[in-house]
Amino acid sequence: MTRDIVEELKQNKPFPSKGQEAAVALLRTADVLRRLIGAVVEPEGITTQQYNVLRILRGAGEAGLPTLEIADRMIEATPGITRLIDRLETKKLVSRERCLTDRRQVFCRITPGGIKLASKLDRPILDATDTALGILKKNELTSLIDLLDRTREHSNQQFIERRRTS
Amino acid sequence: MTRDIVEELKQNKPFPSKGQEAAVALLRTADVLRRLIGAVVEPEGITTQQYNVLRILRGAGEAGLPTLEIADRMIEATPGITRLIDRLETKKLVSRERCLTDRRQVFCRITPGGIKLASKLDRPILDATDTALGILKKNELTSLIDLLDRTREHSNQQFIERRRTS
DNA sequence: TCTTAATACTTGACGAATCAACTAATGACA
DNA sequence: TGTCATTAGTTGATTCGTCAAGTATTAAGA
Repeated sequence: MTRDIVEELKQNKPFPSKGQEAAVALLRTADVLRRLIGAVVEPEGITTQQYNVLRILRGAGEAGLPTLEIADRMIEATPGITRLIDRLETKKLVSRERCLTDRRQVFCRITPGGIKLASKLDRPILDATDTALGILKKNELTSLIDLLDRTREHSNQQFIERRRTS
Repeated sequence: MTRDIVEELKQNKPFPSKGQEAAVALLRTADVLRRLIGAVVEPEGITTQQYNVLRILRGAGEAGLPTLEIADRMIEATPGITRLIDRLETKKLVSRERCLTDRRQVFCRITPGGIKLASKLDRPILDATDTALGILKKNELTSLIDLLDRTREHSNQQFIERRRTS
C-alpha cells in the first residue's frame, strides 16, 4: 500500500509531465532526508550545514582550506558561508587565520573539539543514511546514484546557462 | 569511533557506504533543482514556498483550505506556515477567513491575482523541470520516481520512529 | 455539566539565509 | 610603474525559518 506522490499531495489534477512528477519526488525525498539528518546533528547544537563544514575541514587536514573553497565543496550552496563559519568559530569548532602569501585568503581549520564532535556524529549519520536508503537493493542504489548524478550535471548546466542569459 | 570509518577517511575514500553516497547525491541534486525553480519564480517576487502554496490553493478551488491542511501538502515541511501565508496575504495573492462552523480554523483561498501569477509561472516551471529532468529517458524517469518514492516512504517512517523514541 | 484534553492556529524571540554593496589584496598589462 | 579588472572575503539590511509558548475553540470523558 505504498502511497504514491499524487495521493500524498492530494492534488485534484495529476502531474502535467513525468519530469515534473520526478522533480517533486526529488524535492520531497530530499526534504525528508534533510530533516532526518538534522535530527541527528541537532542534539549536538549544530546544523546540517555546520556539520558539513566540519566534515569538509576534517577531510582537508592540517592545511585547512580558504573560506570560499569550503563554500564550493558544500552539499548545498551557501552564500552566507562567512557567518556560518563565524558561528563555528564562536563554538571553537574551527579556527581562522589569514594567509601570509595571499593576504586576501582566510584559511579555516578544524579544531580538536571540532574533530571530536564530527567523529561523534560519524556513526549516527552513517546509520541514519544507510537505514534511510537501506530499503533499496545494492544495484538499485547504484542506479539511483547514476540517475541523480546525470540529472544534477544537466540541471547545473541549465542553471548556469540561465544566469548567463539574464 | 569505529575503525573502518577512520581507515576509509585515511584512504581518502569519499563515501563510507553506497547509502551515504546516494544520500549526498540526492541532497546535491535537489539543491540544484531548488535553485533552478527559485530562479524562475524569483523575478515575480515570490519564493518557491510561496509558489507552492499558490498551486495548492489553486488546486483546492473556491472552497479554499484550512491553514494546517496547506502545511500538510507542502513539498517541503514548513513550520512557519502562518507567516508564509501572511506574506501572500500582504501581496493580495491569497485571502483568509475564519471558518464559521469551526472557529478555530482559518480558511485560505487564492485570489484572482494569485491565480494569474500562478498561471503565468506554469509554463516556465514546466519547462524548467522538464528540461532539468529531460536528460533521462522515459523509463529512467519512471524508475527514478519509483526509487525516490520508496526511499521517501521508508525514510519518513524512520523519521517518525526517531521522534517518537526521543 | 464540568473538567480536561486536543485542535488550530498565532505570536515572540532568535537564529539563519539572501542580496547587494563594500574593502582589501592581487594579477594583468600597457 | 600605474591603472584597471579580478579575486577573496566581509558587512548591512532585510527577509525567512524555527522553536517554544501562548490563545481560542472544540471535543471527549467522568
